[in-house]
Amino acid sequence: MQVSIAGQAVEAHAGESFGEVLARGLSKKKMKDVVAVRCGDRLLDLFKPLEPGCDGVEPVFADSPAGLDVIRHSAAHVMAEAVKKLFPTAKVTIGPSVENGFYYDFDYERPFTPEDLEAIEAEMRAIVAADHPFRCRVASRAAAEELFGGMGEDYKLELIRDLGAEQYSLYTQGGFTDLCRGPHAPGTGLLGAFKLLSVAGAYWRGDEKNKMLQRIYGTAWATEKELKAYLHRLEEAKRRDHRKLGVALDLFSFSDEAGPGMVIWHPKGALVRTILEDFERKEHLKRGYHIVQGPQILKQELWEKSGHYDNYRENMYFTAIDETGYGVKPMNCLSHMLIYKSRLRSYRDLPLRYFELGLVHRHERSGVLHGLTRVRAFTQDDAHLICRPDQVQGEIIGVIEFVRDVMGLFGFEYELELSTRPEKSIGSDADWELATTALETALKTVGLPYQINEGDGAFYGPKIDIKLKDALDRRWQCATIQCDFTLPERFDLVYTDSDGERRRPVMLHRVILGSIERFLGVLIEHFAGAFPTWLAPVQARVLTVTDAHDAHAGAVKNFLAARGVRVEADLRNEKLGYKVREAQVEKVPYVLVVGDQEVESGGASVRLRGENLGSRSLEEVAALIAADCAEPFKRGGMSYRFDSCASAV
RNA sequence: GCCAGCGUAGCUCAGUUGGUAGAGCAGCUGAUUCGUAAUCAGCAGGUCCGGGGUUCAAGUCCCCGCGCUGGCUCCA
Repeated sequence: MQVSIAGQAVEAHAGESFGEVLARGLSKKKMKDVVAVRCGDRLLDLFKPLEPGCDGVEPVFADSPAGLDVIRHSAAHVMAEAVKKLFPTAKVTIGPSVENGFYYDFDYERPFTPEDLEAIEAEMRAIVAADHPFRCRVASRAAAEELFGGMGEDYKLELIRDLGAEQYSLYTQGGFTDLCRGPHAPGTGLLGAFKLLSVAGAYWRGDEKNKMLQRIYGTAWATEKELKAYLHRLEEAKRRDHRKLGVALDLFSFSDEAGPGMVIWHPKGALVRTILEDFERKEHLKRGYHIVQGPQILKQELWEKSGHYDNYRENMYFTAIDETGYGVKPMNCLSHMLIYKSRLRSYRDLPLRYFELGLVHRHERSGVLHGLTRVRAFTQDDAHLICRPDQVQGEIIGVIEFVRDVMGLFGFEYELELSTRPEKSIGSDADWELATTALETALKTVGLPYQINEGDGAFYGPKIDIKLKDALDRRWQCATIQCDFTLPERFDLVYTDSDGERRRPVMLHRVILGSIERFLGVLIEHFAGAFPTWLAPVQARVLTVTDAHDAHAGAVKNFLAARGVRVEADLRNEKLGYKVREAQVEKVPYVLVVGDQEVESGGASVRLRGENLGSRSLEEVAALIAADCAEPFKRGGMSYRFDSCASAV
């Protein structure tokens, strides 16, 4: 019979494996990098015998996404083998591949130590060096139960019981056999580029009611070079850590005395925030939003009415005033609804877009707090769009375009995800259908690619999540657009339609940056602390060579400040090199040196982020900075007025 | 909240088998007047996270809190 390999016809004989056939169509060198084969949409082992139905076969190379998956999964098996060898009483559970690597969960009587990890890794290297082949066999349910039961592998028995199938595939390499769907690499010798990273706790089957297991994480790549690159990326992420940079750049701090998850903004950080918030206010007004503001605490009764008291109570802070219960707001929607209800609304009034930079408090579980990206008090750039059903789609398009513009401004790539109805949800089928269609049609209209997350919507409506990708290709959930069927119902929101009938409006919750805190945390890491000039707390610093130049430095500072530049002067009696270094470390974009020559010429010597641009007139410097500030806005077709938050003259 | 690790000066970190706390940077004072990433000297700086315990003696060992870090679960 004939098999097509990557479009090329190759003769195959009955009983041959995929690998054997493939070897005739590929060079020896290429063949070494093949870890599995793709047949249709199935991935199969190289060592499996050719299947009659498979007449078109594609090799899966180690460095392809699917190939990496196979390598990582196989590495997990090798790790389990090593652990069982070193710690025979450890019980194995599951061990899949994940983004960038793999893990395996074990149940063992004592915690694994870093020394254990080293020993496990060394054992793994020995297994890799021995290059044991992976083999697969199919066992009946009874045989599988007998095998794992005999080994005391209770977790595997539970998996078999829950899967409830009649047959199970078992993969063996060396002396280790695991219940597994496969496929696997042809041999352990292919798994050279790996490293174990950490041990962490993880609940059996992800349920916190279950026993906590020990999860060992590792990373694995097709080549040593890629492994190095990944480890380097981890280092780079550490270097950019916003928690470190926040202290180094004096932007913000956390204090035990204030409480965990409570950000304290220092002058420079608060200034960056303010600039960002000013930008948001302007953009929202431009797009037809109304800026509103509600109180920080609202009566408990109101939270009961909204359903937050029943569904979100554990995450809320409560207080009492004159024996009346109050809840600190975890969301901004309630006062926005009260504004809507403050008078009768006509169909002509809609859509109404209420925007609030709303400070919310959420009592997040202590273990989830993380720098600025997960806090207990944060400000959302929150808006609620209340509109007629026929306006939903247009509103969603408007929001997606808003997100697109803002992400472009910061140079973020992003991914869109549409989340549909979850099992536990409220609202009629018709409502869900309408809203989900509106979201999807809007996505199609804007023409951006998106993924569908089946069943991942909120219980009160479908949503679009936007995940931005930062400079290190990490994904962050920031913007989200959510349809809501409950609140208009519960608060009996209505408008009078053109025919005089009272109708129910649709409500959309949406954020663009998500939370100012998280977004700034992401921005700090994205830019490694070096904010674009329009956002930099200090845009320019004037440095004197000696105190003979103080007067000119003052003049330079005043000249720029009067033109809206956030500028300061460093007149300290220090060597120029020292002051340059300090400005550079503090990521001040423009360093303006003044010495005898500049006093003479009346200008300044410009150093932009480490690059010496030479001597310029003050007009040139001001124009340079202004253009630098406006550049990201121009790129996205947005306007920028260069006078936001200038320093005092 | 759960599992594990960690907590020493503003920051980064030393601190032997338990014997009474140290460096660099930053700060202050003085000298130095200097051209694009660190001038020199001196001074000051500590509830060794908090509270109990063991001990003649605890930064060090034990227990209980609190906080942080990495995960799990949850999420902007």
